[in-house]
Amino acid sequence: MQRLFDSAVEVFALHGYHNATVDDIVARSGLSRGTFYLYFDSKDDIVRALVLEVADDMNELAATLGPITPGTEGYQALRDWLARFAALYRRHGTIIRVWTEGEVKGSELGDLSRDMLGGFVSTLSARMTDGGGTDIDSDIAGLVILSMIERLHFYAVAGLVDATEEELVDTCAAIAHAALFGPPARRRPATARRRRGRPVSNM
Amino acid sequence: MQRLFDSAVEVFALHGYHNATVDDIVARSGLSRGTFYLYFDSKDDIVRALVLEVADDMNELAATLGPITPGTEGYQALRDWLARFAALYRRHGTIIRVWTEGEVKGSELGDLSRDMLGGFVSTLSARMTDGGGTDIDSDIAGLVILSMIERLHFYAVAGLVDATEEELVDTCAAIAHAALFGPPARRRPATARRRRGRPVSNM
Amino acid sequence: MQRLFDSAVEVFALHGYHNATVDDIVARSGLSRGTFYLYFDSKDDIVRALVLEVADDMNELAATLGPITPGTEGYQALRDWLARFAALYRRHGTIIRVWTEGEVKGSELGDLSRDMLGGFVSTLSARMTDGGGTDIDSDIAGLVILSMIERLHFYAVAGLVDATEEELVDTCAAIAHAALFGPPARRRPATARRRRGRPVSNM
Amino acid sequence: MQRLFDSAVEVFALHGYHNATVDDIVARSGLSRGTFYLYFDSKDDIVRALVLEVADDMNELAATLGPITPGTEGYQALRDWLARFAALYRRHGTIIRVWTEGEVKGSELGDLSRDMLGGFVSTLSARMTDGGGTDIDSDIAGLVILSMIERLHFYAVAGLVDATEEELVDTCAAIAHAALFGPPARRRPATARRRRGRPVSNM
DNA sequence: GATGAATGAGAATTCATTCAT
DNA sequence: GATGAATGAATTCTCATTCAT
Repeated sequence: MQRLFDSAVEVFALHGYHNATVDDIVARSGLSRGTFYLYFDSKDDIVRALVLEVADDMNELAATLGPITPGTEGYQALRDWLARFAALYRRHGTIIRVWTEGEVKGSELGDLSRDMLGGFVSTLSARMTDGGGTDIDSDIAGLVILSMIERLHFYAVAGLVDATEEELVDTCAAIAHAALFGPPARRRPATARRRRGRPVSNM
Repeated sequence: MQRLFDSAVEVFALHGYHNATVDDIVARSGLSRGTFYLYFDSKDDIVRALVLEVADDMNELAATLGPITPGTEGYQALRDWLARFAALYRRHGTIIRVWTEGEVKGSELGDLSRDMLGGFVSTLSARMTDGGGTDIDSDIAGLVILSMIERLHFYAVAGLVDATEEELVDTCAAIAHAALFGPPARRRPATARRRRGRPVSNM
Repeated sequence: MQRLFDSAVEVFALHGYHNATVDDIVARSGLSRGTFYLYFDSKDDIVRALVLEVADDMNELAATLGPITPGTEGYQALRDWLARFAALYRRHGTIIRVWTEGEVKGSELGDLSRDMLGGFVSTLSARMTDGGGTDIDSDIAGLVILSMIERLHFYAVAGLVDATEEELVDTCAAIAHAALFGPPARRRPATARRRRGRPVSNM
Repeated sequence: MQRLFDSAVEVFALHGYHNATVDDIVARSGLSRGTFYLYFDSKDDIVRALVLEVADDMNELAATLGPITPGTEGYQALRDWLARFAALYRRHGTIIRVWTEGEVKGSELGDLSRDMLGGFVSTLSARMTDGGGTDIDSDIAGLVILSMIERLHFYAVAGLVDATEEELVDTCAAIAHAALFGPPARRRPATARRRRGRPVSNM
């Protein structure tokens, strides 16, 4: 069953959720079609399961974000958290995208995942105002953070952005922190031209 | 043919690109299946055409963004531009999402649309540094703007964010401007709890 | 209308009757779909017209075949007639094949063309026995002649046989004459390895 | 899968390759559309498979033809071989015709089947000269034999020739043998008017 | 627990034919 | 006489799902 989960994640990452077929999944898992339906009611069902799992991980992660404070250590804390987010995205990006897009036919998924997304975003937002840096509407602020890093990673994986993962994380942190407390007096930009680390990839 | 374009946009918005069928499109247009294939080679072909059209509009719009400067008028200029972006997104959100996701089977679209996306993002990025507000890597900065407003509107349309379009635009402008020049001394937040204008919808 | 006939012949030769579309024909003719149906009731109708025309030509040709006699002049007469047959086939091979295959849906064609084919074959057969060379059943003998030269040309056009038209005609004549009167004492074979004339083609 | 093969052969014989539909095949087989595509990629694919199978049979058969010698026993050997050919044609005529016509859309078939046809014809040709009866160009001679019996049976099946299978085989053998060694002194023709055996049919 | 042959509803696509202008 | 936009029935093909073994 774990083999089916793993294969599904890989296949979704490879072809996208909509283009992936049950056949692709079972072929990669080495199991049979029949076995797939032994564990899952439908194609949607396995996505649902994957999404809930990932949403759990995401919410757990959200809970570890403390109030975002001004100054270097505030910046660093934010950056570290974003790095953990990035790691999660790198492994589960496709599912996260299915989750955030919500374009699955069976609408139950839509509702449940929507709720979890709302929870995640609220947690994020709360931490942003907790630090006193802004009075921007919290839900929207949380969404902005989510969107920023989610999309950035998506484009990085797609090859549109030529940056290492560290660079992406630095940039996200810089932008978010600057939005709350203003740009630093004279910080060297995180994203120099030459790549210094491992490039972003989800495979 | 315009009728087919219009119907396609509506159907894609309604069901999403992947769940929409050629039958849905022709049924809504009042034309026949045969007529559809008179003008388009395939389902993918009409998306390709729509994406290119929208990408053109987007690039045209990008060209109208001046350098982003500090102070109230800089903020206002940015805000106005984002409002125009938002209007475009409201009408063509689904297509824009197909464009940015690039999950269409025929891969030609992928390459061409990827290039246009790159151009769009570059233009955006250039304007951000032109105003002197940042030395953040430009490509990434442009993507952040795109992602922020695209996602925000997506979630608004999906009903996850309870905000009017003006509120969304204000928030985006505030975050982007603050990221470049720091938060304003004491600006009243644009996005109070109660909605005051027309809620966001693309239908 | 002649333009439509010509285009049809060309298109049928190019794609074969079954794969040819009305669109192909009108595109090549420079006329419109509507005009096609002004002159012909259906796709089958134009084939029917073409077949009848060609069948007429073939029967006319059959009538010019005299009794096949032994000796050199008998051989020469047969050879000349086969050369005329070959010329006809070169121009109308595709239609002749449609005619002889009779695989057109509307069965009327089948019946009419079948009758004409019967007439053609009978004429041929009669000439073979007239010369006194055989008492082989006439209908079958006529068919053999028809098949021999028709197929040989077909394969030549298809590139399976590497021979000039003269070589094909010589070989057909030699085989047919030998079948009736026995092989010549010592005739040099008609089909040496090197090609000496224009290769067979129907375009 | 064998059921699909069988049904396909029957349907092709009944309607001809071009007019046969996948639905016809599955309806006759008692299986479903889906099952068809489980075993074959397309309609063309099953023809390809059938053609290759039949071409194999044909080449195997070709290998059993010994040198054609003069005299009664030479004639008899040829006649026996042609009878086996005829039996094969009776079962697989439609496929053989598809094979020799080569009018299938997917062009791969064209090349492969062309090669096999070439091999078949060469074998045939070699046997004709081996017996010393002729110095006619071998490839052409082989084609003539193939064409003769193929067409004769085709017309017999189509009802154009009123002859039993034995009569057809006798006539073919007589013509071919006479072409090589001259007509017999006084042989009673095999094909009298009244039919004495089972008429030709492929159903 | 596991299999994989079989299914069939549904989607995409083709093309001969019509008809208002 | 001529057009070509529009049609829709017929066909190919896909894939999630079932079920007997």
